[in-house]
Amino acid sequence: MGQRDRLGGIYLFAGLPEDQIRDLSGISSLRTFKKGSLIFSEGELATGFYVLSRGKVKIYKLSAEGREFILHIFASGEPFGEVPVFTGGNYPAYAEALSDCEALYFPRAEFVRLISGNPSLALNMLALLSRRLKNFSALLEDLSLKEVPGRLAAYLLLSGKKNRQQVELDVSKNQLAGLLGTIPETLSRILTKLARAGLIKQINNRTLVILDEEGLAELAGGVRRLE
Amino acid sequence: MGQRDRLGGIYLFAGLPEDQIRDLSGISSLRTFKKGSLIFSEGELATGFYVLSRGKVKIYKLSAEGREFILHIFASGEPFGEVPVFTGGNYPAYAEALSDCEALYFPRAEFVRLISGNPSLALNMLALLSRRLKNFSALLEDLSLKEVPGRLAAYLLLSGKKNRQQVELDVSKNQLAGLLGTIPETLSRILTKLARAGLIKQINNRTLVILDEEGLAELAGGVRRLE
DNA sequence: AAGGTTCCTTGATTTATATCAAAAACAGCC
DNA sequence: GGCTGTTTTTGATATAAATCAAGGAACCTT
Repeated sequence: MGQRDRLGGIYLFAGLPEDQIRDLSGISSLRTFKKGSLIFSEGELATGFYVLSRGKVKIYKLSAEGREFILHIFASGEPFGEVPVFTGGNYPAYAEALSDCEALYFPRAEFVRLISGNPSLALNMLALLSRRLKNFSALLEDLSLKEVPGRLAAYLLLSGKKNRQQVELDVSKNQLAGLLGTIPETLSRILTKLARAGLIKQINNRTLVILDEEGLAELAGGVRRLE
Repeated sequence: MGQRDRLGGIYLFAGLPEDQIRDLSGISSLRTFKKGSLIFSEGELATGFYVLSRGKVKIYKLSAEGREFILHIFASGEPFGEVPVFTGGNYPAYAEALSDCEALYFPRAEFVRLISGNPSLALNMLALLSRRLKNFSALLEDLSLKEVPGRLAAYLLLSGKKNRQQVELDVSKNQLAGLLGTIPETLSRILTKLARAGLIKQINNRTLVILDEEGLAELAGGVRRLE
């Protein structure tokens, strides 16, 4: 499969005419990353951004003591590392391949040139950044106003929406802890509490079943508390 | 002063040719808000965004129990409420006037039309949203990986940069607590500790002096801890 | 299937911060 | 300049979550 074909299903490029897809394809190049490899580091000078075409990528920050907080986990079709394209300067976080990955790389200068002559692309990019901002405000809200059980409940409800109550975690519990702004021990304890309260049932390390959607929603909304 | 004149010093409109400034002026209207009044609510349908020309505005979220977390405090010249312009839908947070305010209002549809025919404006907007994202990642990092003293130290250093060690808080300590993701009591205690440790000296409710910039930086970086 | 490695869970303890309550300091205002 | 309401501070206590430590389960490799 060539670059051209990879551009088809990407939200950022939706609705663009054929010739502009061709231009985009022309400036991009394919890069591959082995599972566990670092794609870029916080503070590193950014010369372009990526659109993931295969695999999963984790965007995260590190504390002074080495604890990590995961800002986002991206799946196929999603752009990442786009912030410094428009602010200039450095990547604001780390990016690591969670599995073997394949991504299209767009060099900054060329992409900005394309976007300047292309209002639809600009609007798509504006929509993308706005959605990210909305996401981040929700995350900030959760972190500062909810406790861990609430955040976990919200996450489970979101993941359960698709597969009717059966939740297949798309990250390890260790990763999930980082995503919820806590540590594995705490996550484990709270999952046990949720199970004891009859809200969920743990099947194995990666799957669980939602038994009481109502109850989880109350937890997520801060109406109810555990125990 | 007319709308035209108000558009001059605004970063979002920097570098735009005269005729486009005229267009922007043409679609905007001036709105005023009394201190303490609500400009928009979370979840409210957004029909446009604002550029603040006088006063201060607080953007915040509310928890189920009524605790508030301040995402941002905007001063004159800064746009706010722009996220739903591009995602469609609702404002993701509350906006309240912290003082008597004056703001230019830009209706969504007209603004999107202008931006479509105007690459420079689009790029300025992209830069603005990207800067916001960068900001939010830093905030998320602080909230999940630093404790309150570290966040406070970082805030003080930032505020002190301008006025050489003399920090004139631009918000009340109550607001500052909300901005740091904590509550007034905790903030007060930590300020006292900072003073006892010889890092700062409190002058009055709104001003303090930084005595040991090094020490604050160590706190902010997570190298040092209080007590 | 055995071994090793990673991942997950459980327990005991500590710590940072929230909560509740009340006093003290400050700021605006007639 | 003294009064009133708001903001800030201080104290005692409660609690969520981190830390330290270790045991168990799951997973992968050869």
